[in-house]
Amino acid sequence: MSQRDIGYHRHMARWQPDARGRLEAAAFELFRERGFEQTTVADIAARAGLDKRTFYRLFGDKREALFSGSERVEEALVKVVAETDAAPFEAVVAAFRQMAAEIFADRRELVRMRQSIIESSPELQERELRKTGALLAAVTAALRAKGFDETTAILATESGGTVFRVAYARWVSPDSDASLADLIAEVATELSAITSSSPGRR
Amino acid sequence: MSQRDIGYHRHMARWQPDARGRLEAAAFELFRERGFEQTTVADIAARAGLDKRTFYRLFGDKREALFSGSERVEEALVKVVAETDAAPFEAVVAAFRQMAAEIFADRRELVRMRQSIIESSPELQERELRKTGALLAAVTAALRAKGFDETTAILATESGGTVFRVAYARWVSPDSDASLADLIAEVATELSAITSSSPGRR
DNA sequence: CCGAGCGATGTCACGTGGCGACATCACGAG
DNA sequence: CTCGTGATGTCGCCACGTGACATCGCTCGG
Repeated sequence: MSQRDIGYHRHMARWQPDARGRLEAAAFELFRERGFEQTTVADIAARAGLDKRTFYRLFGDKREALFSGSERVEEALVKVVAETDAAPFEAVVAAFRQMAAEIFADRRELVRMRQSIIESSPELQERELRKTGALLAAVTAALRAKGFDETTAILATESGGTVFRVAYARWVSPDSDASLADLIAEVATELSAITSSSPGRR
Repeated sequence: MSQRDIGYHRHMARWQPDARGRLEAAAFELFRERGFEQTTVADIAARAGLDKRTFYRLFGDKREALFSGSERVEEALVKVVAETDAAPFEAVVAAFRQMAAEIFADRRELVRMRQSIIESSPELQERELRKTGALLAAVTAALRAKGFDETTAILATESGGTVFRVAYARWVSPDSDASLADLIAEVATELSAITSSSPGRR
């Protein structure tokens, strides 16, 4: 048939290439069409020409099909933090700006669709929190590896994460056209202003 | 019989009082004995002398049995934020300190047990993240109601939340005996130091 | 004193998530 | 050609979570 130089399939579709990618794509489509909860794992597998069981061999979870980019994000973040020799908070902010430019910048519309899926399901929101938590833990570890003490590393990481989340929310919102990196820089200075006031107890 | 002025039960146990509390207690015990995933909802209900279906009428979820205190925490937090007239970040920190004194102070051992359960299960960790997220959203709303703009409210809230999480982690750790309120104050000043540095780009 | 109404519970059945065990297929090496 | 290997399909299972319906025991009006 008109199959390229890729896998083989006779009766149905056995050993087509990139099963993972096809499942991710199928999941993404179905989540948008019917919503996350209305989509069955069997549905996803069927659209990808595979079986439910195969899905679970490639993803730990139904939710995981939506969160496959996180390894790359983590790598990018850790790389910058490890290579930058600035104060911890500044290093984390720089890492987020760099990562935003590398990975998010030219996928704005895709990211918006993905985010709208996530916001439609509490289960997916939970999973996103867990994923970003893991990301931040990796950043904290990278900071610790540079000699900073635990508390400093955590506080810098969490603050940087807060900055990113706020900037990201703005960037994703439909009425924004600034670049994510710029938004991050803006929010970072706003944060500094807020947390550095005098002991103003009345 | 020797039943007090409380409910009735004939064949088994129909209409005993405080079904919710009994289910929470049963869940807590079983999670400690067998672990969260090894415990079945039917097990919990059985230990409480109830049926699986009743559990689901009182809790949305198997996980929810562990997270029932959050309404009280939210109330306490919002109350202080609404009544305090300090800068936003300081107000949030004050709210956490007050809440810690009111609710956590005299339950340290209980909190430690609960936390060890949560840390043993990714599912429970996800749920905890979601719960604290909801808490923080309420605090943000309270700040907004006082006239602060959205970004300021979010940044102050998230920063306060970060401070609390770090202080809480220290307080729960077995080798600490300082009060939670004091730890929060300490961490808050550490955070101010970290996020307020000069634009130190090399 | 009794029957109607009611609220909390139990019972049953079902779809789905997720997983272990085993069968099956296509390939590549010998 | 045969055999092994890795990716897949098939089957069966248990637990989660929910809708529909039955039941219990109280409370209140008659």
